[in-house]
Formats: sequence, structure tokens, C-alpha cells
Amino acid sequence: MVDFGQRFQTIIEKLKASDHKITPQRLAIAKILAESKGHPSVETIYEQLKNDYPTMSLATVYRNVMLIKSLGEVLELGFPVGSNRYDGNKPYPHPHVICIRCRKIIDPDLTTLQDMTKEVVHKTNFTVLTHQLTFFGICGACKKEERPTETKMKSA
Amino acid sequence: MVDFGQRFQTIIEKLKASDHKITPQRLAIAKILAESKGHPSVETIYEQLKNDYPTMSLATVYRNVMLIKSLGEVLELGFPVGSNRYDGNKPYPHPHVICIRCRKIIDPDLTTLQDMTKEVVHKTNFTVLTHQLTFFGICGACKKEERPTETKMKSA
DNA sequence: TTTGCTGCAAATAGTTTGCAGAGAC
DNA sequence: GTCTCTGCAAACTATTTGCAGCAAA
Repeated sequence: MVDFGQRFQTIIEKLKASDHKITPQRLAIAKILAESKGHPSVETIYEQLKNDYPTMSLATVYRNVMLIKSLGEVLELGFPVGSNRYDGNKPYPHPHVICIRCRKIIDPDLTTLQDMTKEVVHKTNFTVLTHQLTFFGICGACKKEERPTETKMKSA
Repeated sequence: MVDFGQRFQTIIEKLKASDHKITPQRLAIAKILAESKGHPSVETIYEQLKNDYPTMSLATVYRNVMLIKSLGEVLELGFPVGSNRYDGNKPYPHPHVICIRCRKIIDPDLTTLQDMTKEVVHKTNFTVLTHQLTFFGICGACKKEERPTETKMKSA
């Protein structure tokens, strides 16, 4: 993971540079985004903050995530099901692999991504600006759990 | 594009095989999905049909697209912005390239996709079940339009 | 002091659901 | 005749917006 403190500083600097006020709520949201453990959703961020900031509202979370996204400092994963998820730790487009059982999301480094982008550009004549690559499947841990007592049984 | 008539027949057969009644509305929706020109949205399908079927409702379109999707005969593209889009002509997962200017969607054949999937499996120990790969950019036609009279001018 | 920000509530967009009557088989 | 399907309206989820008061700079 990218250094949290550095990401946080970058976000705050961008906010100041674009003449945005640094409110406690904004600071707290930026902090969570900079860390982005588990690719949080707006709902998740809100839940984490409403104890420390009892008046915090979902609208404020939405507005600030949007603002920081508009500064290019958070990546919207763009999931269609349920609420959107965000990554402020690695704000540039990158692939995700999601376990459909435990909902875990991991960010693999794919060396083949560059080749694929080249192939897209070559075959379509597009100027590629960004992408969303997501693989869905079952992670190693869930595969084990799946057959906890199985030894030599044939599947029915 | 895959043969339209064949896709249509496959969908109808699957519907019958799963004991679903063949209503005129269902038939019409299946027809549009089998063709899937331009990767239609539920809204688009509804708009196309409401002239021929004045009582057609959005709910019916939603229900039937969902049904045919549950039979594995339509692919939900899974776009986060605006309404979802569907492809009943190629119902298996495949990459998309979208022009952010004219909204055109094309389906490139990417030979590198197989390598990428292998790399994901190797690096993550996931069993990959499906994927969503979307590239966003500017298509060739829109790139031309962008600078209609430009000849030897430096960009400002 | 000025201007932007927050919190609340209401509005919106996309989608889903309950129910009564219509229609496929 | 039976049982699923449709159409309508209402419900629901995620997100956005209007506005009045609050607070950062």
C-alpha cells in the first residue's frame, strides 16, 4: 500500500491549492480515503465517522468524496451493484479482483494490462483515457471453506 | 455480429424449456435483446416498444430482461453511470470500449484477454468466474471532429 | 466579514414489488 | 380452467440538491 501520510498530505494540499476550506468533516473524510482500507463506500465512510461527528450527514460524505474525486485524488471503482466504492490510496485506474462470496477486493499488479491497452488502441483507433477492469470469482480462502469436511466424496 | 435469428431462437427455446409462457411482450423484448444493436438500456427497449404495445410498462421490460439474464442469455454490461445496458447478442462476458463523447460502444476481440485472465488466476489464487472490462476514450470519428479546421496551429 | 460548507429534508433516477385483472396454454 | 404475466402504482435504494444557519479563513 502507498504511504498513508503521504496520500493524506497530497489530498489536503490539492484541497488548499483549489481554494477549498479545510473543515473537520472534510479532513476526516480525506483521512479515510487516503487510507482506503477495503475500498470503502460512502455508507461505510459515514458509519465510521458518525460516532466522532454526530451531526455528520451522508450528503456531506457524498459531496466531499465527489470533490476529492474531481481533484483526481480518489478513484471511483464504478460497481453497478449496491453502492459505489472508492480508493483514495491508489487514485489512478487499476484492475480489481473481487470475491463474490466474502466481498474482499484485491488490487493485483498485472503486467499484461499494458499489452491489452495497446491492443485496444491498435484495434479500435480509440484514444484510451481510462478503464475499469474487474474480475469476479472465489478467493483462495473461500474455496477452502467451501468444502470444510470434504475428503474423498464425489460431488452429488 | 452473431446471427440474429439464431440468437432469437435460442432465447425462445430457453424460455420454453424453463416453462415460461411466450407472451407478445416477452417475444418483442427477446427480439430486441437478440439483436442488441447499440447495447440497449431498459429505457431504450421500452421506448422502442411502446408504439407497438401502448400498454407496455417499464416493469415488464425490467422483469423480462432480468428473466432472460437469469437464463444466461443476456449480458448486463454493468455501467455505474445512468441506466444499465444489455447485450443479448453476445451474452458471455467480453470487453467493451466506450467513446465518452458520442457514447458509441464497441466490442473488440482482444487476444491478450486470455493472458490477463491467466495472470489474475496465477497472482491471486482466485477462481475467476466472470469479468467486466471497459475502456473509456475518444473514438476515431470524434477525434477528427474535435479539430475540424485545424491545420498547422499550435495548441494554446 | 465574507464565502463556502454543513446538516437537514425533500427531490430525483433507476429499479423492484404488491396486487388485481388479463391472457397463454 | 389454471396459473403465470402484465400493467399500474407505490415502494425502495443510491444519490443529488435547495436552503438556512454555521464556521473557516
